[in-house]
Amino acid sequence: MSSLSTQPEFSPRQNAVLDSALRLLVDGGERALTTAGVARAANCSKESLYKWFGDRDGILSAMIGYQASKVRTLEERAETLTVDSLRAHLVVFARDLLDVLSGDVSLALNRLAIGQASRDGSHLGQMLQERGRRQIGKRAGGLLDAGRRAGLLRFDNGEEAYGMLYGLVVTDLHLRMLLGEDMKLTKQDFSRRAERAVDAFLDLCGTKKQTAKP
Amino acid sequence: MSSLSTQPEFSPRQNAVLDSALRLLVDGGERALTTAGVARAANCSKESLYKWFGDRDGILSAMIGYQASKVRTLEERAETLTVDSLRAHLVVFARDLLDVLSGDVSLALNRLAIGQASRDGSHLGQMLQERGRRQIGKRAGGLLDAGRRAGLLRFDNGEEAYGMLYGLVVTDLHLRMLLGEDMKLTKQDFSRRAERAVDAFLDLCGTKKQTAKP
DNA sequence: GAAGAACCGTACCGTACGGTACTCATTTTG
DNA sequence: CAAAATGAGTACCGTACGGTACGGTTCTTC
Repeated sequence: MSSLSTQPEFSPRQNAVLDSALRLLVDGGERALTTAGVARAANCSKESLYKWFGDRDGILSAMIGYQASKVRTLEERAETLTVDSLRAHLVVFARDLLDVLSGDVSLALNRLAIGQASRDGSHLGQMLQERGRRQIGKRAGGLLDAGRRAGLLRFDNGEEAYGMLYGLVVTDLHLRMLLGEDMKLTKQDFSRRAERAVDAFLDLCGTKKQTAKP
Repeated sequence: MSSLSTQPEFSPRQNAVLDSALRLLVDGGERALTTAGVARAANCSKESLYKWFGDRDGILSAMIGYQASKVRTLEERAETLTVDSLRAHLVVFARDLLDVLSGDVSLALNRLAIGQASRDGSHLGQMLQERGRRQIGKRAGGLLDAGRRAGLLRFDNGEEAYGMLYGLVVTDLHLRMLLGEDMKLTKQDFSRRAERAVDAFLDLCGTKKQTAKP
């Protein structure tokens, strides 16, 4: 149905408009994201907005697609894994995951998509799921598979193992951030949180006893 | 600041109005929750709505408070815990947690509060957090503490242990449901999911080896 | 049973937004 | 250079919503 990787995306000018729109959304929430506001912030006319994106929903979809295209996940290179390097990679992944989920733009877009979820044909949630989680989940899946191939991890279902890791890392932090809870204190704790979550995950799915924890 | 347990709540008539409003919210999302719509659905006048609840935000707050008052968590009675009865209690708790989070009203209210999170003085998220999670977290905390006192669980920080349990049970299910993903299939799997999550949690924090898993 | 409060239904007002139409300047194209 | 296209800026329209005011009806209270 969709043209997938070869979709034409948008022109630089249109991307600049989408940047303005994202900025507007981050600063003021969905209520601030009016067509007139986007036009004013981007120094373009409303007519151009409708010509380029069709309607307001088209702008929202384009914003999600544009943002997703900006945060492409870097592919890990294959490497000979040891117990400690696997743990290190997992900690980096967990840390990155927390950073992504707590980012301004990510939170704003998730709030936007969630707000539209109860509408009829709102593919925004699906888009966000497809182009956000699926990407980062693929990165984790690769890492976990590599760990299993190296005999360092043991699990039946890769999806389930990833779910364990995700749950241990994120718990209910994402929801609390989406609800607007102040995370200034918690953010300083992300590294420790990532380490402890990975340690727990290795307790569950690791085959070798890791070096003693403090 | 707040009057806590002895707050006057609302009259039966007003609760009926709030029920209609919740119904409206569940069916049509926030856009359907207009003052005129609530008045029509509840067979009351807009003037009464403003008299009772102040303004639209007052209606939203009242809806959250009312819903929270309906799902009061039942207090577990103290009991001599064994390995198996602790596991059984934890599985029931996990199952209940999944059922609550996947409920229509819960999802609708969470979407509502998340949508308002980017507003200035939106205490809705805080309310939902305070009267929702805190309640169910207290139930889990009691259970975990009892398990520790019985020598069946080992953990330093109760909050952190609860976080582990929550993460293993819920993973990213809540977010996916909030984004509108179809959960017909997943819901049939809640019991198995609860069991496997509790087993993993006991692997992490349990002191005794549980009976063999299939 | 009369006085008064509570309340329903509706009409009304101001505002804000989505979307369209139009004018004029700038750029592109033959 | 002329013609065509592109796009900014603005004005405009219809609609929908939050909030208020008012007339009429039912319920309470003495």
